[in-house]
Amino acid sequence: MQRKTVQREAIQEVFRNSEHPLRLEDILAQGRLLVPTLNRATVYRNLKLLVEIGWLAQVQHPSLGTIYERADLAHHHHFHCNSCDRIYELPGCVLNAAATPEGFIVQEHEIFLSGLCPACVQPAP
Amino acid sequence: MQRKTVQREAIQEVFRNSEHPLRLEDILAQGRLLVPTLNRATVYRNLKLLVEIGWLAQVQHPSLGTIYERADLAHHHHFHCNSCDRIYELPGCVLNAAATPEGFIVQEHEIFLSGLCPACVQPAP
DNA sequence: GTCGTTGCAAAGCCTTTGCAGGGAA
DNA sequence: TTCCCTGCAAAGGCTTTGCAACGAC
Repeated sequence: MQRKTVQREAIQEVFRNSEHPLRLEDILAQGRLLVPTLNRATVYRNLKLLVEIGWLAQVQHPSLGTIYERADLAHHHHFHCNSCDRIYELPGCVLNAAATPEGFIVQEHEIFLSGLCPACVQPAP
Repeated sequence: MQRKTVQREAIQEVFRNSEHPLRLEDILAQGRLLVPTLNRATVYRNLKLLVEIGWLAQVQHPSLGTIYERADLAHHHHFHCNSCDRIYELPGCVLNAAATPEGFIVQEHEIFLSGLCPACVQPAP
């Protein structure tokens, strides 16, 4: 059976406090604020476990590499701002299901958008 | 200036003969049929060069890792069949531009679909 | 006391890089 | 002859794994 450890608690706390998907380095850095001895391998092992039990989702982002986020989020996709480098989670889905080719059955899909976010479109104040 | 080498010729030939995006191992294996001494590092260097001059496009696929394809293809996306593992290039675009969130300017996008291809949907003959 | 977990170090992939020899122009 | 390119080997990221000590239950 699975045991409760301060390390795993810390990692989960990091995700509870985050609005954005996180990369390993972010999780490690923020986790160490809670558990200073937190080890990289421990984080990897716990991320894997949390993904397996369905608490986290692992996403392979084309420009950011592997990112992790809470699995209980509503369906959404990621927008990467080319200017400020932030990742936004866009609610809903921009997939045009009606335009998917005939004969194919789509079971999963992944959409990544990048460009400029509203903050970066505005002229500097 | 850039010189003509049998290695680079071979790599390009592999792409000319291929209908699908290729992974490094595929390129290496097929390239070695043409130039048996072809080295992995050479392939990496030439892929990088061919991407830089715009002859190839490099795509980060969520489940297949890095794949390469001719850059002169019309806009399309990739469909990965979960049953036969083939990669299809779907012409056109299933992005619903009208549904992209207000205020964001989309400059690039990447869409990956996976599921069952027509061949795998048909009952076995 | 048991056995899941951790930290550390080593090892595994994939990709890049340094270097000396080789070949295109 | 010049100097770009190749093959080889070493090194660099990121991630996984073996192992002994630790600690939750």
